[in-house]
Amino acid sequence: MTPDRLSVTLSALADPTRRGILARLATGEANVKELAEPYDMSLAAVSKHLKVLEQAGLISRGKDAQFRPCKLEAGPLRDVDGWLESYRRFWEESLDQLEVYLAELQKGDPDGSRN
Amino acid sequence: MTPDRLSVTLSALADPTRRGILARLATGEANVKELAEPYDMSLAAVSKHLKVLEQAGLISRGKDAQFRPCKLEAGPLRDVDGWLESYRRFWEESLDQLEVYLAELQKGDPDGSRN
DNA sequence: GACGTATTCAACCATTACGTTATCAACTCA
DNA sequence: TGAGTTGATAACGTAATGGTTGAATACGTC
Repeated sequence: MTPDRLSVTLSALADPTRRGILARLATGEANVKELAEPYDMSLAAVSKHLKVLEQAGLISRGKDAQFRPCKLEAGPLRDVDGWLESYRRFWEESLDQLEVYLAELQKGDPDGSRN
Repeated sequence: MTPDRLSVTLSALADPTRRGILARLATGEANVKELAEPYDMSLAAVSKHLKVLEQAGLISRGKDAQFRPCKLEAGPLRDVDGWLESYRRFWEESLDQLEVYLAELQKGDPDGSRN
């Protein structure tokens, strides 16, 4: 079965090398050799990571002589953000709870019995 | 090498069954059999998915007789949201660009030559 | 054309992921 | 105690992942 877009995006992101590459690309375009420089692995391995990122739509690649400049494409990240949206309340809620608690403390009502 | 937390979280999320389970748990606690019901796979398979989610800290499990109620834990999701933060500008920026473009269109300046 | 640089591809290997079935363990209740 | 239910574990097959090395391709330059 062909996996859904979100699964493809998330599994592309579930690798620290690939996230590192994206972080580097967030500062501007770069070619394969530049992207590979920080990593202790072969160029071929980095090339494979780039292929994964490209197939997930997280990067696009241009062509400049024998260089293949890579560019960040944020679309799939926005999709992840959209998916997260439905869960955001879970941690925002508990933050609110904490705020309420702290406010009560400050009022000298540590058991939060009001409400 | 033991993988970093964020990688563990993202690869746990990179499976539609597991995301489906989280979506179900967003509506309240449920036991394993209930969680397995929508899926065309063995209970053992679902049990494995739950183990992955638990090890990623995305769910916790209680104990009630022979039932093992599962509960959503949003902490790791908040971490993902935090990671996304550094990239948010990429799609918010391009949305701004679009807004500028549309505004120019409305003013009868389709080539956006002002600026 | 030959050389150097950048990048990909092919073949291979080890490990992990995801499903199966069969078995085991814990608990409830008649 | 014994049966039924819930859930986890073990052993297994198969496919995917992430790395390697070595050869191939594409381009610019001497």
